[in-house]
Amino acid sequence: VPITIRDVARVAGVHVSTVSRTFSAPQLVSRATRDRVLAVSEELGYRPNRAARGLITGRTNNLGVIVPDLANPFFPPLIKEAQVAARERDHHVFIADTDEDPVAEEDLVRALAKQVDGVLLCSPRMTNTSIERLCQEVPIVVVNRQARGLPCVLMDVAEGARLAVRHLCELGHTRLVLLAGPSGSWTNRQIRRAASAAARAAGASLEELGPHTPTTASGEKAALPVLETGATAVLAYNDLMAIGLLDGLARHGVPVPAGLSVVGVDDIAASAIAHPKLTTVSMPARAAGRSAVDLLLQQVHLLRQVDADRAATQVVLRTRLVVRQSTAPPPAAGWRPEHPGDAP
Amino acid sequence: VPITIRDVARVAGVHVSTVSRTFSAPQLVSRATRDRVLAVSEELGYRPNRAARGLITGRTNNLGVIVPDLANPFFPPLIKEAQVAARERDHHVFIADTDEDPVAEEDLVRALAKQVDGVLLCSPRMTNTSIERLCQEVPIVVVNRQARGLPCVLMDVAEGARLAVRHLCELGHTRLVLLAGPSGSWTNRQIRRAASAAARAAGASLEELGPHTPTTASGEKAALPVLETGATAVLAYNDLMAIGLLDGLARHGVPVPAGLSVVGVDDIAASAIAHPKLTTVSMPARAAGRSAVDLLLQQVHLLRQVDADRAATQVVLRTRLVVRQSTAPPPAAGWRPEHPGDAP
DNA sequence: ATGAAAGCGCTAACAG
DNA sequence: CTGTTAGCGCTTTCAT
Repeated sequence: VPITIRDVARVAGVHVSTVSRTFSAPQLVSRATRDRVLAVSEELGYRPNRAARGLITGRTNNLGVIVPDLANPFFPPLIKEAQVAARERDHHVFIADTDEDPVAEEDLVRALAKQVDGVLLCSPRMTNTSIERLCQEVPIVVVNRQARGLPCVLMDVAEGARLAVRHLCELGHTRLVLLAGPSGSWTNRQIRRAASAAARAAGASLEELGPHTPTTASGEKAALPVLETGATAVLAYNDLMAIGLLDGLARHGVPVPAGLSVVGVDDIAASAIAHPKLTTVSMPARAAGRSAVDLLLQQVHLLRQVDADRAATQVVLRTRLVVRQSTAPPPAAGWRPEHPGDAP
Repeated sequence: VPITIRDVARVAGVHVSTVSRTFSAPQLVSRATRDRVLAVSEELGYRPNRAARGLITGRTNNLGVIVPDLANPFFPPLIKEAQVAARERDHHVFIADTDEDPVAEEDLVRALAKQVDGVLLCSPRMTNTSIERLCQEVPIVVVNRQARGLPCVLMDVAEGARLAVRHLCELGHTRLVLLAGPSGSWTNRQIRRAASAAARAAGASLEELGPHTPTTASGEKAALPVLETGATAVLAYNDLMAIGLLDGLARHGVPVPAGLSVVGVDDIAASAIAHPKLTTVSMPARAAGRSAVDLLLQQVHLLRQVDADRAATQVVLRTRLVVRQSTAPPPAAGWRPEHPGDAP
């Protein structure tokens, strides 16, 4: 039996609107009545129904976060930080995973839309037209992509890719391969562009393999194709693929970094305990989660106030290269893995 | 400008209740009007407001899932499967992470309670009294814990622990150590009880170290204490700790499995690519997610029907031991790591 | 400072 | 089959 505002009012001997005020505008009610109402509420176990409140105020104090794959360890830290940022501003966060399905995604956002004040969208694969449809129904902030006019949080992965390629070239590598991620991904495009420019500038070649789904499985399967290119260093779209590649290379008897250098992108927790520990471009996922919430809440409030302009609409976060143990100078000329392809 | 049922009614030239019926009981409206209403809705971009509907029906068609730590890779597969199971039954899933804070947790559930039809609670650390308070406000299914009368989904980790210990003893180990997890955890209690019984039965000793927070960091820090026990095999509360331990042991120059055998619990994805690949008790996380949703939906519907009895109230899922490369016979008697504690 | 009344978007009897 | 009438739990004018 859910207790409503009316039960409280009756027991406390006041009108419902007084009870309402006690919770949503306490300064408008006298200390005496307020205390009484609070006491009764406590005693009865009254909990305001946020949905009902939202119906009338138009605000739910909930935020939605949409990710393509919860099982990708890149997202949880971002989500968690978004959650604490939201909580600091008295908002709750509903997370939803789209299972990499851009179609389900649009419906999901819509289903969420009416129950949240805004949506934080991490969805590299959703089409721009989908997003433009959606942002008419609910305030949206996108992460790591750009859509016309939409506020976004970007991580400067181009800079990271540049640093990675430069690092590799300084070690003496001249033949690089890029293990590409999903073709629609903004991050993938950034990496590709920056990496090939940096390679060109350093006089190195950069061959591209892909696209791939960004999982350890694709990384592992890519081991042989990578070896066949004859390159001495690999830049992978993300750490998951890089770690899978490490595994595949080990299976083929190729030592990393002695036989081949590998660098990833993201700096997920697993990278620091991979074998060898992975050199990678560190992405500020937590900062991104927090910035995205800031931007989103800013948007939400602008709808209520009327000064819609002069609001940050794009935040770009710095990335950096974390050099660990998966990169080294290329093997001496003529070196070849002893028995490439020997193992299962 | 949100389109309401009233806008549609006006344009379609029908009464609001007809529009309402078109969406919630289509068979009650003639094909002709239904088509017209649908067309107008489409044209206007009308989206039913689920919150408003929920206010009156008492059902939101949303489910909540609460986990202590999204960044623990054990949970995402469970959540994802829960999500697809829910979606098959026309429900959406809101996920929330409590950041291992049992206090925030109770409030979180309450905040969620009014916006969902039921909550799937994975919270080893919440107190039973909290849970008993909560389950009066919203239907709850708990995972991997037992609370009086509450439906639950359990994974038979006791059986897994038994198999693990037996495996170790058959390899010849006689001195085992249990790297315990959080003290309040049901899973931890199950493992402890089953492991020590199995050890006793096999004539082996089992020393316990802990409690620990279930992270790679605690696993890593536990390396030295583990070595100091003089045991030859370790059973860790979960894979995260086991993998951390692997890392700590490597730092101390102790080879696994030659110098020490390690087995984990959970069988997270990382275990299959750890070095060495981890022997572990495989937990049916996905099955648990699905079963939990089944149970929850069953609960929810029982509230509406009156035959509240004869409903499964406890599902126990089988676990199994996955033997990989982190277990082997103990080192020859008298063997000691050459320079324990040498590395940083 | 408090009460009265209207209404958020929608559904659920009940008529017709 | 469709319209009428209430009202879900709450906030918000507007009076008083």
